[in-house]
Amino acid sequence: MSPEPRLLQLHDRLLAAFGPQHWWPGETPFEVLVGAVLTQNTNWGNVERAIANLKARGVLDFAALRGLELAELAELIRPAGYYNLKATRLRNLLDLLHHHHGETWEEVFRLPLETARERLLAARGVGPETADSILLYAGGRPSFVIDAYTFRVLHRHGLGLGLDYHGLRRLFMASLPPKVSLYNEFHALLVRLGKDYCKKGRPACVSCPVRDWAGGPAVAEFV
DNA sequence: GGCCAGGTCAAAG
DNA sequence: CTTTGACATGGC
Repeated sequence: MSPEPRLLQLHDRLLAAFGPQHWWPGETPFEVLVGAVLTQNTNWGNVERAIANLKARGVLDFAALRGLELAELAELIRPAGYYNLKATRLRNLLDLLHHHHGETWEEVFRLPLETARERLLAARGVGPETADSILLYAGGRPSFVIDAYTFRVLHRHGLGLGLDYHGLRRLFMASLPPKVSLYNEFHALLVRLGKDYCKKGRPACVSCPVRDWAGGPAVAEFV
C-alpha cells in the first residue's frame, strides 16, 4: 500500500472551501458513542431527536442507559429509526464494555489502537465505521473513519478503486500524518462534501469545490 | 410519493 | 466470495 499524496491536497482544499466542521456534535464521549450507533444509515437530525429523548429522561450516561429495559430504550430512540435493532446494538456494546472495564468503560481507549478496535468490533452491531467513529471522536485515537461518502468521492475521481473498507482506511492512514485533529476534520469534510455536492446516482456538480481535484472532472460512473 | 440518510449482519446465490 | 434483504423514522 503506497501513500497517496493527493489525499492531503484534498483535505486542504476542502478545509479552504468549507472551513472547520467542529465534529463530533456531542458533548461527552458517551454521547458520541451513543450517537455513533444511532446514526447508522440514518439522518443525523433523527439521531438528535433520539438523543434529546435520552437527555430529557436523564439516562444519557453509561450506568443509566445500561439499566433501562430494552423495550423502554427502544421507545426512547424511536426517532432514530431501526429502533429495536439499535436498542439491542447499544445494549450489546454497553454490556461488552462493562464486561471488560466495569463502569470505567473509557479504559478501552487506553488499549493499543488495533486492540481497542477489535474489542469494539466484538459487539454485535458495531461494524468498522461505528468502531472507528467511536475511537476517533469519543476516544481521541487516530483511527480514520470511512463511510459511504468517502467511497463515493474517491471513486468519482478514480481513487481507491477495488479497495474495501479496510483497504481504504489503510490508504488514508498510510497517506496522512497520524494526527487526531486531521482525521477528525478530514472525515467531517468528506461528509460535508458528500451531502452538498456528491449525491448518490447524480453527476458531479459543476460548482463542486473539488471538481478538478486529481487532475480533472469526476469519472463517468456515479455510484 | 419516492428516494435518501455519517451501516451491519445473516442468508442466499 | 458477491449479492440481497431486513431493519424504520423523518426531511425534502
